Amino acid sequence: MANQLTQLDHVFGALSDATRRAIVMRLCEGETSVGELAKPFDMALPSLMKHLRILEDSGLIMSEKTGRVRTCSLQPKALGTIENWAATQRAIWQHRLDRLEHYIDKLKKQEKSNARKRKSK
Amino acid sequence: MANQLTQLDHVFGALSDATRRAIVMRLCEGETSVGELAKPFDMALPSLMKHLRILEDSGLIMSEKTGRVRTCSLQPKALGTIENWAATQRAIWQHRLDRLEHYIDKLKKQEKSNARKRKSK
DNA sequence: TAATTAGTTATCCTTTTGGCTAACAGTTAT
DNA sequence: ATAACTGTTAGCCAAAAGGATAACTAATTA
Repeated sequence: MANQLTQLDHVFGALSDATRRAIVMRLCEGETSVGELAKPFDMALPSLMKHLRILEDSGLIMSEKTGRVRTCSLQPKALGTIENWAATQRAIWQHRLDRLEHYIDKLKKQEKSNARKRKSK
Repeated sequence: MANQLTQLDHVFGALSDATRRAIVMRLCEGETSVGELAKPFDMALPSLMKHLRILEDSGLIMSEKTGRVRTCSLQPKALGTIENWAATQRAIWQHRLDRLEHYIDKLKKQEKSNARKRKSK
């Protein structure tokens, strides 16, 4: 596959998994330790750790270890990345629709003026 | 893995691939045939078809076949799905920050009033 | 210092993903 | 009627994803 993944790939990829979205949603409410984060999931710790790693690589979360406990927190800038992307695409699409509408309007006006011409003939 | 995937899973999953994002971006500019859509990609047609299938299953695009050509178009509502999700998470996070700020403010005021008390002692 | 806690690393296994080629089917042009 | 065009199906394959267990390290607590 593509070897050079973009930031967007990472972020979208990270969020394509329900477990990881749940982690992000949890972290929206405040920072937490790895163990605390793991509790709601029916999953072995190392498996959850993988998800954390993926989330951290994507830039969606960050973490810091003090003593033996690692505290994870949200990096909300990355959420902005995808919001921006989606909004941009919609904007382009909207713009296209507007042009289309404008074009159809023009056609309608021509139709009307043609009708007048026909009447006055 | 999880057997019951949500709409969000599908949409995020669909967009986690650069090829599929490129297809979506292309379709933002207007509807196109499968062949036309395939041209820019260095990829066999059947491979591209798989991507189209995934995008269509996710609800991001739709398509209709007339004669021998299938025309694909964007279903922008699905883009809204992810915008909404990201915006919601950010809102929750923002709200949490606001509470935190409010709390810190309160602490500062207490600190001041304590300072006054200490002076007047 | 011994036991417990919190996280980490290494390895393995199964399913899914993303790509390919070859063969087929329906439509349109010659 | 044939040939060319536009998708589509089927089947193959390698690599990546998501999960598990076992064994280990470092920090606390008893």
